[in-house]
Amino acid sequence: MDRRQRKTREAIFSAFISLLSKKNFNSITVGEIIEIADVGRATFYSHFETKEYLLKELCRELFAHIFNVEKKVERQEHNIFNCDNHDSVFLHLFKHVKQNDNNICKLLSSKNNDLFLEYFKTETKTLVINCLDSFESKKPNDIPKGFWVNHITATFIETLKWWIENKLEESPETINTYFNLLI
Amino acid sequence: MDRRQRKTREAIFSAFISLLSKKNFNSITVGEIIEIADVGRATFYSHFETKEYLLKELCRELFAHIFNVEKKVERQEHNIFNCDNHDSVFLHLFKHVKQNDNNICKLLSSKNNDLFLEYFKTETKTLVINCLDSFESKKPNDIPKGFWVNHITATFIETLKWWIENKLEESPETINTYFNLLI
DNA sequence: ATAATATTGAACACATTGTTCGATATTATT
DNA sequence: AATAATATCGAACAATGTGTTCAATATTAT
Repeated sequence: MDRRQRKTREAIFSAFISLLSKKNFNSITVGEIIEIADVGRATFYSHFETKEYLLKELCRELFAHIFNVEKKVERQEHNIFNCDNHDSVFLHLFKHVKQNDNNICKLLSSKNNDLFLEYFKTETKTLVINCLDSFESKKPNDIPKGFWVNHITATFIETLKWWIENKLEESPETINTYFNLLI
Repeated sequence: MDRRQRKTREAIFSAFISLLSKKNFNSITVGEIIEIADVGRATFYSHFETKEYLLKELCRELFAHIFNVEKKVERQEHNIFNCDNHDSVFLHLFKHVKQNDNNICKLLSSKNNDLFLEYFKTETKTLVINCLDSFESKKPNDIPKGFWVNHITATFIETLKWWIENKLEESPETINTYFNLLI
Protein backbone atom coordinates (compact mmCIF):
# COMPACT_ATOMS: atom_id res chain seq x y z
CA MET A 1 0.00 0.00 0.00
CA ASP A 2 1.15 3.46 -0.92
CA ARG A 3 2.60 5.42 1.96
CA ARG A 4 0.21 8.26 1.19
CA GLN A 5 -2.76 5.94 1.38
CA ARG A 6 -1.59 4.54 4.68
CA LYS A 7 -1.05 7.97 6.15
CA THR A 8 -4.46 9.32 5.21
CA ARG A 9 -6.14 6.11 6.26
CA GLU A 10 -4.57 6.32 9.68
CA ALA A 11 -5.20 10.05 9.96
CA ILE A 12 -8.88 9.43 9.26
CA PHE A 13 -9.09 6.54 11.72
CA SER A 14 -7.42 8.53 14.44
CA ALA A 15 -9.56 11.61 13.84
CA PHE A 16 -12.63 9.41 13.88
CA ILE A 17 -11.71 7.76 17.16
CA SER A 18 -10.94 11.03 18.86
CA LEU A 19 -14.31 12.34 17.73
CA LEU A 20 -16.09 9.20 18.90
CA SER A 21 -14.77 9.70 22.40
CA LYS A 22 -16.31 13.18 22.41
CA LYS A 23 -19.64 12.83 20.66
CA ASN A 24 -22.26 10.56 19.15
CA PHE A 25 -21.52 8.57 16.06
CA ASN A 26 -24.55 10.10 14.41
CA SER A 27 -23.62 13.67 15.15
CA ILE A 28 -20.14 13.28 13.75
CA THR A 29 -19.91 14.72 10.25
CA VAL A 30 -17.53 13.93 7.45
CA GLY A 31 -16.62 17.60 7.51
CA GLU A 32 -15.35 17.30 11.08
CA ILE A 33 -13.42 14.14 10.36
CA ILE A 34 -11.53 15.56 7.40
CA GLU A 35 -10.86 18.78 9.25
CA ILE A 36 -9.19 16.97 12.15
CA ALA A 37 -7.53 14.43 9.88
CA ASP A 38 -6.41 17.35 7.72
CA VAL A 39 -7.41 15.59 4.57
CA GLY A 40 -9.33 16.65 1.49
CA ARG A 41 -12.97 15.81 1.10
CA ALA A 42 -12.49 13.85 -2.11
CA THR A 43 -9.71 11.92 -0.42
CA PHE A 44 -12.01 10.77 2.34
CA TYR A 45 -14.55 9.48 -0.12
CA SER A 46 -11.90 7.72 -2.15
CA HIS A 47 -11.08 5.72 0.98
CA PHE A 48 -14.51 5.15 2.49
CA GLU A 49 -17.89 5.08 0.84
CA THR A 50 -19.64 6.48 3.89
CA LYS A 51 -19.21 7.14 7.58
CA GLU A 52 -20.77 3.74 8.27
CA TYR A 53 -18.18 1.95 6.17
CA LEU A 54 -15.47 3.82 8.02
CA LEU A 55 -16.76 2.40 11.28
CA LYS A 56 -17.02 -1.05 9.76
CA GLU A 57 -13.42 -0.93 8.57
CA LEU A 58 -12.24 0.36 11.92
CA CYS A 59 -13.99 -2.55 13.62
CA ARG A 60 -12.45 -5.03 11.22
CA GLU A 61 -8.94 -3.87 12.05
CA LEU A 62 -9.60 -3.56 15.75
CA PHE A 63 -11.29 -6.94 16.13
CA ALA A 64 -8.56 -8.65 14.15
CA HIS A 65 -6.26 -7.62 16.98
CA ILE A 66 -8.50 -8.04 19.97
CA PHE A 67 -9.98 -11.38 19.06
CA ASN A 68 -6.78 -12.53 17.44
CA VAL A 69 -8.74 -14.14 14.68
CA GLU A 70 -7.42 -15.01 11.26
CA LYS A 71 -8.67 -12.10 9.25
CA LYS A 72 -7.57 -10.99 5.85
CA VAL A 73 -6.48 -7.61 6.99
CA GLU A 74 -3.66 -6.40 4.84
CA ARG A 75 -0.56 -5.01 6.48
CA GLN A 76 -0.93 -7.10 9.60
CA GLU A 77 2.72 -6.47 10.33
CA HIS A 78 2.55 -7.69 13.89
CA ASN A 79 -0.09 -8.66 16.32
CA ILE A 80 0.32 -6.86 19.58
CA PHE A 81 -1.70 -9.53 21.28
CA ASN A 82 0.67 -12.35 20.58
CA CYS A 83 1.44 -13.09 24.19
CA ASP A 84 1.43 -16.63 25.42
CA ASN A 85 -1.80 -17.26 27.12
CA HIS A 86 -2.68 -19.75 29.79
CA ASP A 87 -5.64 -17.73 31.00
CA SER A 88 -9.18 -18.21 29.94
CA VAL A 89 -10.08 -16.32 26.80
CA PHE A 90 -12.20 -13.89 28.74
CA LEU A 91 -9.63 -13.07 31.40
CA HIS A 92 -7.27 -12.53 28.51
CA LEU A 93 -9.67 -10.04 26.97
CA PHE A 94 -10.25 -8.26 30.27
CA LYS A 95 -6.50 -7.87 30.66
CA HIS A 96 -6.14 -6.27 27.28
CA VAL A 97 -8.95 -3.85 27.94
CA LYS A 98 -7.34 -2.83 31.23
CA GLN A 99 -4.00 -2.44 29.51
CA ASN A 100 -5.86 -0.03 27.23
CA ASP A 101 -3.52 -0.25 24.26
CA ASN A 102 -6.46 -0.19 21.93
CA ASN A 103 -9.49 1.94 21.39
CA ILE A 104 -12.13 -0.50 22.43
CA CYS A 105 -12.90 1.40 25.62
CA LYS A 106 -13.68 4.55 23.72
CA LEU A 107 -15.88 2.67 21.32
CA LEU A 108 -17.69 0.69 24.02
CA SER A 109 -18.46 3.78 26.05
CA SER A 110 -19.33 6.04 23.13
CA LYS A 111 -22.99 6.86 22.93
CA ASN A 112 -25.33 6.26 20.03
CA ASN A 113 -23.09 3.64 18.62
CA ASP A 114 -25.14 0.50 18.33
CA LEU A 115 -23.64 -0.22 14.94
CA PHE A 116 -20.37 -0.87 16.74
CA LEU A 117 -22.12 -2.89 19.42
CA GLU A 118 -23.72 -5.03 16.76
CA TYR A 119 -20.37 -5.87 15.21
CA PHE A 120 -18.84 -6.44 18.62
CA LYS A 121 -21.63 -8.76 19.64
CA THR A 122 -21.32 -10.83 16.49
CA GLU A 123 -17.61 -11.20 17.10
CA THR A 124 -18.04 -12.07 20.77
CA LYS A 125 -20.71 -14.60 19.95
CA THR A 126 -18.46 -16.63 17.67
CA LEU A 127 -15.88 -16.56 20.44
CA VAL A 128 -18.42 -17.82 22.95
CA ILE A 129 -19.49 -20.60 20.62
CA ASN A 130 -15.88 -21.69 20.30
CA CYS A 131 -15.41 -22.11 24.02
CA LEU A 132 -18.89 -23.22 24.86
CA ASP A 133 -17.59 -26.42 26.44
CA SER A 134 -16.05 -24.55 29.34
CA PHE A 135 -19.49 -23.30 30.30
CA GLU A 136 -21.18 -26.66 29.86
CA SER A 137 -21.20 -27.47 33.57
CA LYS A 138 -23.03 -24.24 34.33
CA LYS A 139 -25.71 -24.54 31.71
CA PRO A 140 -29.19 -25.14 33.12
CA ASN A 141 -30.99 -28.01 31.47
CA ASP A 142 -33.79 -27.44 29.05
CA ILE A 143 -32.92 -24.00 27.79
CA PRO A 144 -32.28 -23.59 24.05
CA LYS A 145 -28.68 -23.48 22.98
CA GLY A 146 -29.03 -20.22 21.07
CA PHE A 147 -30.55 -18.63 24.13
CA TRP A 148 -27.68 -19.86 26.26
CA VAL A 149 -25.06 -18.55 23.83
CA ASN A 150 -26.80 -15.22 23.62
CA HIS A 151 -26.87 -14.95 27.38
CA ILE A 152 -23.18 -15.62 27.86
CA THR A 153 -22.35 -13.16 25.10
CA ALA A 154 -24.57 -10.45 26.47
CA THR A 155 -23.34 -10.99 30.01
CA PHE A 156 -19.75 -10.64 28.89
CA ILE A 157 -20.44 -7.42 27.01
CA GLU A 158 -22.50 -5.97 29.84
CA THR A 159 -19.77 -6.85 32.31
CA LEU A 160 -17.27 -5.07 30.11
CA LYS A 161 -19.48 -2.02 29.76
CA TRP A 162 -20.14 -1.84 33.49
CA TRP A 163 -16.44 -2.15 34.20
CA ILE A 164 -15.57 0.63 31.77
CA GLU A 165 -18.29 2.89 33.16
CA ASN A 166 -16.78 2.22 36.57
CA LYS A 167 -13.49 3.52 35.23
CA LEU A 168 -11.81 0.12 35.30
CA GLU A 169 -11.39 0.31 39.05
CA GLU A 170 -11.34 -3.44 39.55
CA SER A 171 -8.51 -5.67 38.42
CA PRO A 172 -9.04 -7.91 35.38
CA GLU A 173 -8.92 -10.93 37.67
CA THR A 174 -11.67 -9.55 39.88
CA ILE A 175 -13.87 -8.71 36.92
CA ASN A 176 -13.32 -12.13 35.48
CA THR A 177 -14.39 -13.62 38.80
CA TYR A 178 -17.50 -11.47 38.79
CA PHE A 179 -18.23 -12.55 35.25
CA ASN A 180 -17.91 -16.23 36.14
CA LEU A 181 -20.10 -15.80 39.19
CA LEU A 182 -22.90 -14.48 36.98
CA ILE A 183 -22.92 -17.35 34.55
CA MET B 1 -56.21 19.07 25.13
CA ASP B 2 -57.64 20.32 21.88
CA ARG B 3 -59.07 17.58 19.70
CA ARG B 4 -56.95 18.81 16.80
CA GLN B 5 -53.80 18.55 18.87
CA ARG B 6 -54.70 15.04 19.96
CA LYS B 7 -55.39 13.92 16.42
CA THR B 8 -52.16 15.23 14.95
CA ARG B 9 -50.18 13.93 17.90
CA GLU B 10 -51.56 10.47 17.42
CA ALA B 11 -51.20 10.63 13.65
CA ILE B 12 -47.54 11.50 14.10
CA PHE B 13 -46.98 8.75 16.67
CA SER B 14 -48.63 6.15 14.52
CA ALA B 15 -46.76 7.22 11.38
CA PHE B 16 -43.54 7.15 13.36
CA ILE B 17 -44.13 3.65 14.71
CA SER B 18 -45.06 2.25 11.33
CA LEU B 19 -41.87 3.75 9.93
CA LEU B 20 -39.80 2.38 12.81
CA SER B 21 -40.95 -1.15 12.01
CA LYS B 22 -39.66 -0.69 8.47
CA LYS B 23 -36.42 1.23 8.78
CA ASN B 24 -33.73 2.66 11.03
CA PHE B 25 -34.50 5.47 13.38
CA ASN B 26 -31.68 7.45 11.84
CA SER B 27 -32.82 7.04 8.29
CA ILE B 28 -36.34 8.17 9.05
CA THR B 29 -36.88 11.78 8.01
CA VAL B 30 -39.35 14.32 9.25
CA GLY B 31 -40.53 14.57 5.66
CA GLU B 32 -41.57 10.92 5.66
CA ILE B 33 -43.29 11.20 9.01
CA ILE B 34 -45.45 14.16 8.04
CA GLU B 35 -46.26 12.62 4.70
CA ILE B 36 -47.62 9.45 6.28
CA ALA B 37 -49.20 11.33 9.17
CA ASP B 38 -50.64 13.70 6.59
CA VAL B 39 -49.70 16.72 8.61
CA GLY B 40 -48.03 20.00 7.75
CA ARG B 41 -44.37 20.53 8.38
CA ALA B 42 -44.89 23.47 10.70
CA THR B 43 -47.40 21.40 12.64
CA PHE B 44 -44.88 18.70 13.31
CA TYR B 45 -42.39 21.16 14.69
CA SER B 46 -45.04 22.83 16.84
CA HIS B 47 -45.52 19.45 18.54
CA PHE B 48 -41.98 18.11 18.70
CA GLU B 49 -38.72 19.96 18.72
CA THR B 50 -36.89 17.20 16.87
CA LYS B 51 -37.18 13.57 15.86
CA GLU B 52 -35.35 12.63 19.06
CA TYR B 53 -37.91 14.36 21.24
CA LEU B 54 -40.64 12.55 19.36
CA LEU B 55 -39.07 9.25 20.34
CA LYS B 56 -38.65 10.43 23.91
CA GLU B 57 -42.32 11.38 24.15
CA LEU B 58 -43.38 8.11 22.59
CA CYS B 59 -41.33 6.23 25.18
CA ARG B 60 -42.84 8.27 28.00
CA GLU B 61 -46.37 7.32 26.99
CA LEU B 62 -45.52 3.73 26.23
CA PHE B 63 -43.58 3.11 29.44
CA ALA B 64 -46.31 4.72 31.51
CA HIS B 65 -48.50 1.86 30.32
CA ILE B 66 -46.04 -0.99 30.28
CA PHE B 67 -44.40 -0.33 33.60
CA ASN B 68 -47.59 0.95 35.12
CA VAL B 69 -45.68 3.68 36.85
CA GLU B 70 -47.18 6.87 38.19
CA LYS B 71 -46.29 9.27 35.45
CA LYS B 72 -47.70 12.67 34.79
CA VAL B 73 -48.94 11.80 31.35
CA GLU B 74 -51.98 13.83 30.53
CA ARG B 75 -55.04 12.10 29.14
CA GLN B 76 -54.31 8.83 30.89
CA GLU B 77 -57.94 7.89 30.39
CA HIS B 78 -57.48 4.24 31.26
CA ASN B 79 -54.60 1.95 31.84
CA ILE B 80 -54.90 -1.19 29.78
CA PHE B 81 -52.58 -2.93 32.17
CA ASN B 82 -54.80 -2.68 35.18
CA CYS B 83 -55.36 -6.36 35.58
CA ASP B 84 -55.02 -7.93 38.97
CA ASN B 85 -51.66 -9.48 39.16
CA HIS B 86 -50.46 -12.35 41.26
CA ASP B 87 -47.60 -13.14 38.93
CA SER B 88 -44.09 -11.89 39.27
CA VAL B 89 -43.54 -8.53 37.68
CA PHE B 90 -41.48 -10.06 34.93
CA LEU B 91 -43.92 -12.78 33.99
CA HIS B 92 -46.50 -10.03 33.91
CA LEU B 93 -44.37 -8.08 31.44
CA PHE B 94 -43.71 -11.13 29.30
CA LYS B 95 -47.43 -11.73 29.09
CA HIS B 96 -48.10 -8.24 27.89
CA VAL B 97 -45.42 -8.46 25.24
CA LYS B 98 -46.91 -11.71 23.99
CA GLN B 99 -50.35 -10.19 23.98
CA ASN B 100 -48.78 -7.57 21.72
CA ASP B 101 -51.27 -4.81 22.44
CA ASN B 102 -48.52 -2.25 22.44
CA ASN B 103 -45.68 -1.31 20.18
CA ILE B 104 -42.82 -2.41 22.32
CA CYS B 105 -41.99 -5.33 20.05
CA LYS B 106 -41.56 -3.08 17.08
CA LEU B 107 -39.37 -0.74 19.07
CA LEU B 108 -37.28 -3.50 20.63
CA SER B 109 -36.60 -5.14 17.31
CA SER B 110 -36.07 -1.95 15.31
CA LYS B 111 -32.49 -1.42 14.29
CA ASN B 112 -30.30 1.56 15.04
CA ASN B 113 -32.44 2.52 17.93
CA ASP B 114 -30.21 2.59 20.95
CA LEU B 115 -31.82 5.79 22.13
CA PHE B 116 -34.93 3.73 22.79
CA LEU B 117 -32.90 0.98 24.40
CA GLU B 118 -31.29 3.52 26.70
CA TYR B 119 -34.67 4.74 27.92
CA PHE B 120 -35.95 1.19 28.22
CA LYS B 121 -32.96 0.13 30.24
CA THR B 122 -33.32 3.03 32.65
CA GLU B 123 -36.95 2.13 33.18
CA THR B 124 -36.25 -1.57 33.62
CA LYS B 125 -33.47 -0.82 36.07
CA THR B 126 -35.72 1.07 38.46
CA LEU B 127 -38.13 -1.83 38.25
CA VAL B 128 -35.37 -4.28 39.09
CA ILE B 129 -34.24 -2.18 42.02
CA ASN B 130 -37.80 -2.22 43.36
CA CYS B 131 -38.01 -5.99 43.41
CA LEU B 132 -34.42 -6.71 44.22
CA ASP B 133 -35.43 -8.68 47.31
CA SER B 134 -36.93 -11.47 45.24
CA PHE B 135 -33.50 -12.07 43.70
CA GLU B 136 -31.63 -11.85 46.95
CA SER B 137 -31.34 -15.63 47.38
CA LYS B 138 -29.69 -15.93 43.98
CA LYS B 139 -27.15 -13.18 44.40
CA PRO B 140 -23.57 -14.42 44.64
CA ASN B 141 -21.69 -12.94 47.57
CA ASP B 142 -19.06 -10.30 47.07
CA ILE B 143 -20.24 -8.78 43.84
CA PRO B 144 -21.11 -5.06 43.87
CA LYS B 145 -24.79 -4.22 44.11
CA GLY B 146 -24.75 -1.99 41.03
CA PHE B 147 -23.15 -4.76 39.05
CA TRP B 148 -25.83 -7.19 40.20
CA VAL B 149 -28.66 -4.81 39.33
CA ASN B 150 -27.16 -4.16 35.94
CA HIS B 151 -26.89 -7.84 35.25
CA ILE B 152 -30.49 -8.64 36.09
CA THR B 153 -31.64 -5.69 33.99
CA ALA B 154 -29.52 -6.63 31.02
CA THR B 155 -30.51 -10.28 31.26
CA PHE B 156 -34.17 -9.38 31.24
CA ILE B 157 -33.81 -7.13 28.21
CA GLU B 158 -31.69 -9.66 26.34
CA THR B 159 -34.20 -12.38 27.12
CA LEU B 160 -36.93 -10.17 25.74
CA LYS B 161 -34.96 -9.37 22.61
CA TRP B 162 -34.08 -13.00 22.00
CA TRP B 163 -37.70 -13.98 22.44
CA ILE B 164 -38.91 -11.35 20.00
CA GLU B 165 -36.26 -12.29 17.44
CA ASN B 166 -37.52 -15.86 17.84
CA LYS B 167 -40.97 -14.62 16.88
CA LEU B 168 -42.40 -15.14 20.35
CA GLU B 169 -42.60 -18.88 19.79
CA GLU B 170 -42.37 -19.78 23.46
CA SER B 171 -45.11 -19.07 25.97
CA PRO B 172 -44.62 -16.23 28.48
CA GLU B 173 -44.41 -18.82 31.23
CA THR B 174 -41.63 -20.70 29.47
CA ILE B 175 -39.67 -17.53 28.81
CA ASN B 176 -40.08 -16.49 32.40
CA THR B 177 -38.73 -19.87 33.48
CA TYR B 178 -35.77 -19.44 31.15
CA PHE B 179 -35.18 -15.98 32.56
CA ASN B 180 -35.21 -17.25 36.13
CA LEU B 181 -32.87 -20.08 35.25
CA LEU B 182 -30.31 -17.60 34.00
CA ILE B 183 -30.22 -15.48 37.10
C1' DA C 1 -70.85 35.71 17.25
C1' DT C 2 -66.32 36.29 18.68
C1' DA C 3 -61.93 35.30 20.47
C1' DA C 4 -58.39 32.02 20.85
C1' DT C 5 -55.87 28.59 18.97
C1' DA C 6 -54.20 24.87 15.61
C1' DT C 7 -53.12 23.75 11.11
C1' DT C 8 -51.53 24.70 6.56
C1' DG C 9 -48.36 25.45 2.74
C1' DA C 10 -44.88 27.73 0.93
C1' DA C 11 -40.72 29.89 1.26
C1' DC C 12 -36.35 30.42 3.52
C1' DA C 13 -31.41 29.98 5.22
C1' DC C 14 -28.51 26.59 6.57
C1' DA C 15 -25.92 22.22 7.07
C1' DT C 16 -24.49 17.81 5.27
C1' DT C 17 -23.80 14.46 1.78
C1' DG C 18 -21.53 12.40 -1.96
C1' DT C 19 -19.67 13.52 -6.75
C1' DT C 20 -16.83 15.64 -10.26
C1' DC C 21 -12.67 17.49 -12.34
C1' DG C 22 -8.46 19.72 -13.41
C1' DA C 23 -4.21 20.93 -11.07
C1' DT C 24 -0.58 19.50 -8.08
C1' DA C 25 2.29 16.49 -5.31
C1' DT C 26 4.10 12.05 -4.27
C1' DT C 27 5.52 7.43 -5.21
C1' DA C 28 6.92 3.54 -8.23
C1' DT C 29 9.26 2.07 -12.56
C1' DT C 30 12.60 2.07 -16.03
C1' DA D 1 17.11 11.02 -13.48
C1' DA D 2 13.32 10.95 -16.32
C1' DT D 3 8.81 9.20 -16.76
C1' DA D 4 4.56 7.00 -15.78
C1' DA D 5 1.17 5.94 -12.40
C1' DT D 6 -1.33 7.25 -8.69
C1' DA D 7 -2.95 9.96 -4.46
C1' DT D 8 -4.28 14.17 -2.86
C1' DC D 9 -6.20 18.72 -3.14
C1' DG D 10 -9.64 22.25 -3.37
C1' DA D 11 -13.32 24.11 -5.10
C1' DA D 12 -17.57 23.72 -7.02
C1' DC D 13 -21.89 21.17 -7.58
C1' DA D 14 -26.69 19.09 -7.10
C1' DA D 15 -29.45 16.82 -3.92
C1' DT D 16 -31.42 16.12 0.40
C1' DG D 17 -32.72 17.18 5.06
C1' DT D 18 -33.35 20.47 9.00
C1' DG D 19 -35.70 23.80 11.57
C1' DT D 20 -37.94 28.56 11.17
C1' DT D 21 -41.07 32.04 9.67
C1' DC D 22 -45.42 34.02 8.27
C1' DA D 23 -49.78 35.08 6.56
C1' DA D 24 -54.02 32.64 5.36
C1' DT D 25 -57.38 29.35 6.75
C1' DA D 26 -59.93 26.13 9.65
C1' DT D 27 -61.37 24.51 14.02
C1' DT D 28 -62.50 24.83 18.79
C1' DA D 29 -63.70 27.28 23.11
C1' DT D 30 -66.20 31.17 25.40
